Amino acid sequence: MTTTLDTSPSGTEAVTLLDVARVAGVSPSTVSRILNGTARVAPAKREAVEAAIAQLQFRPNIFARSLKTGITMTVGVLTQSIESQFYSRALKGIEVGLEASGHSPIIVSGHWSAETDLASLQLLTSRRVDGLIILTSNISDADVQQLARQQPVVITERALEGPKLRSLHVDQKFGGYLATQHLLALGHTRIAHIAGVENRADAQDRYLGYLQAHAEAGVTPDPRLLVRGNFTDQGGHLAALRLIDSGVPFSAVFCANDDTAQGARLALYQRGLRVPDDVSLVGFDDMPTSSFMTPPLTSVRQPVYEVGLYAARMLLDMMGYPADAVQLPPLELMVRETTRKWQA
Amino acid sequence: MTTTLDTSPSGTEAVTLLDVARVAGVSPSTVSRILNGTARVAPAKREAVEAAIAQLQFRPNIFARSLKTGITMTVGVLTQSIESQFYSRALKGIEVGLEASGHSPIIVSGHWSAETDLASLQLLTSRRVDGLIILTSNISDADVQQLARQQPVVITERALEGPKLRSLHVDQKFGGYLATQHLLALGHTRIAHIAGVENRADAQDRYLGYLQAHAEAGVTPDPRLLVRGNFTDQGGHLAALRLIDSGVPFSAVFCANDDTAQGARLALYQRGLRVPDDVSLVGFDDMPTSSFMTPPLTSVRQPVYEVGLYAARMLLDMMGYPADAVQLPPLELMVRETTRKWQA
DNA sequence: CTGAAAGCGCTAACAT
DNA sequence: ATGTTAGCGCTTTCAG
Repeated sequence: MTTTLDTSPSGTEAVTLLDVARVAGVSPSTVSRILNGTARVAPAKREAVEAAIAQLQFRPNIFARSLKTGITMTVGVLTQSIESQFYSRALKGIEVGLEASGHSPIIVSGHWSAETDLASLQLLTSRRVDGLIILTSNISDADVQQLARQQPVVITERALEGPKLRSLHVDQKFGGYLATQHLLALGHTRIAHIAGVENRADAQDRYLGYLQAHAEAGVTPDPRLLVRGNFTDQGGHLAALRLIDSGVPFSAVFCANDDTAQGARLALYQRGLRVPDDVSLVGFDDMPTSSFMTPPLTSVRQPVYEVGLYAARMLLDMMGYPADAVQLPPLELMVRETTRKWQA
Repeated sequence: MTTTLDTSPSGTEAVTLLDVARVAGVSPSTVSRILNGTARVAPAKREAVEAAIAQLQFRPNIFARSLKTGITMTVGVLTQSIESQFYSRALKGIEVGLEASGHSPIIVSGHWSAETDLASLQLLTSRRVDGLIILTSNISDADVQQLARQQPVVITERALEGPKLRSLHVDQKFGGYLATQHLLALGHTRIAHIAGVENRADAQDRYLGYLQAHAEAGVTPDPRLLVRGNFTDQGGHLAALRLIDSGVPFSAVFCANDDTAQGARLALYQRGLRVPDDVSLVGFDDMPTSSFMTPPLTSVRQPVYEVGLYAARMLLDMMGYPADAVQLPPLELMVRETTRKWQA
């Protein structure tokens, strides 16, 4: 099937539903009914209308419709940073999840700041979106709850529920546990951690998992092995440099995310430390490019795309397009080539 | 300054301009005039209206406005793939470029196919966007021209002009030239090229630059050194493997983009070839993460973000928000650590 | 400088 | 099953 752009005479717009009604010899309501499937109409009229629509190349004005119905067929999405692979994968999931329903996402990016996040959200609500998806923002629970009074919202990475509020959470602590436990099992006992952004729950949880794995294995992590990163390659690079240059010995690094791991990997290289021969490295997120790192990165796979997809579904569900309940796939450790057995 | 979400009684929406007029004791038209700065009004009334707006927390219904004015305050953006770092950077530029004007981008992604691109575009126009930005799509020039009759469009990576049509082009061939010339200058004579997607002008142009540099240097490239990639890390990986395993000798690889280079770098590693000791590697695009590759990648910097930014400005300009004419920064070779002198 | 009034294009009672 | 009609919330002549 070949789609073509109409080769209509020119940009002479403005054919309305009324025109269609006139040409088809029916009333406007009939046209409307056919358009929306609101009621049954006689086959003959239906055909006439469809012919008229085709002939006139009529396309309903969704603004007029929205004005009347109050439904905008848009959902707002707040993302932390449209530039990060992580969020754009989630965005993709949202796009796909929304596809069938005919809703369009309108995406704004906050900038890791509560102030601008709130402003972005305000832009979205001023556009009267039918629903809101908030990807891990900095705004307060109270504000989220407030927002959820105006329209359904789904938010990730925190547990918040309400009549028009759902949340989607994956167990970050478990991920941190998985990563660290893997390293421990390989015989590492001096495992450094490059943490994520301070005060972010996901960053904190991953660290907690690191602690838990240690506790279970009965090894006490050296506190000097904990350095702060910020979820970026740059931050990871700096942190790893600091760590190496501190002289505190370690044989493995668990990074708060893959970007951090990539930065750390470069730092190791620059200081002449081989991966995985001298140091084992594990990341978090398992971004698509991580399997193409050199060497391919061992990482905790997070179902980012699915989070987006399911967030969209949950939202649609609240908006009255019932969807099956969904279960997020669990976190999973993807063992690749940056980790190896250690004997001191 | 602290922004707060209103703590209004509840989700009792629906305060209209009429309510404001009533409370302020003026006519609706006066309120409208103040909202839009359409005419001068007496200071007293202005204050009364502003007070009423604040008190009622009035927010104009943009759908009603759009219905009346025909202006939707949205611009459509068609991107090839929202997941690629390349496009999301451009998207970011667009977002920033649009910011001040109050227009919101609505983004759809095509999928590297003419069919779906066209469908996505149709979604956009059915939303009656005020303008369109097309990032390098597969749709035909004729269709683009057709589209430009309905609303202003700016398109990247091809030269197309018209009353409501502008294009933004960066000289890809020159980029290919730059990369190859650098390698030649280092003494390499057996330079492989992992090309981009077939039939894409940018991929072709980069290859043409490769050829031109060779011609100028008086060296004839071995045709067996040209292998096809597809702009992805996976494609680059496969192509490089094929190249290495073919046994045809080479000392350098120019990759059609950074993703390809990342894949190639992994292949080299897997075959025991060191970068840059045994093989020099250069990429194209200079994505932010490329400077964190191990080792940091030499790459042709393309002003992707600026392309987005300027595209937005050009569009706004056509839409009647005059902007300064803009000049794209030129391509630039970022020499890092994957390239090195060669003596056979 | 300000108000009255007429719609923008569509949907949804309410009739028939 | 289909038509009539009254708006949705805003902007914008047109008077005054």
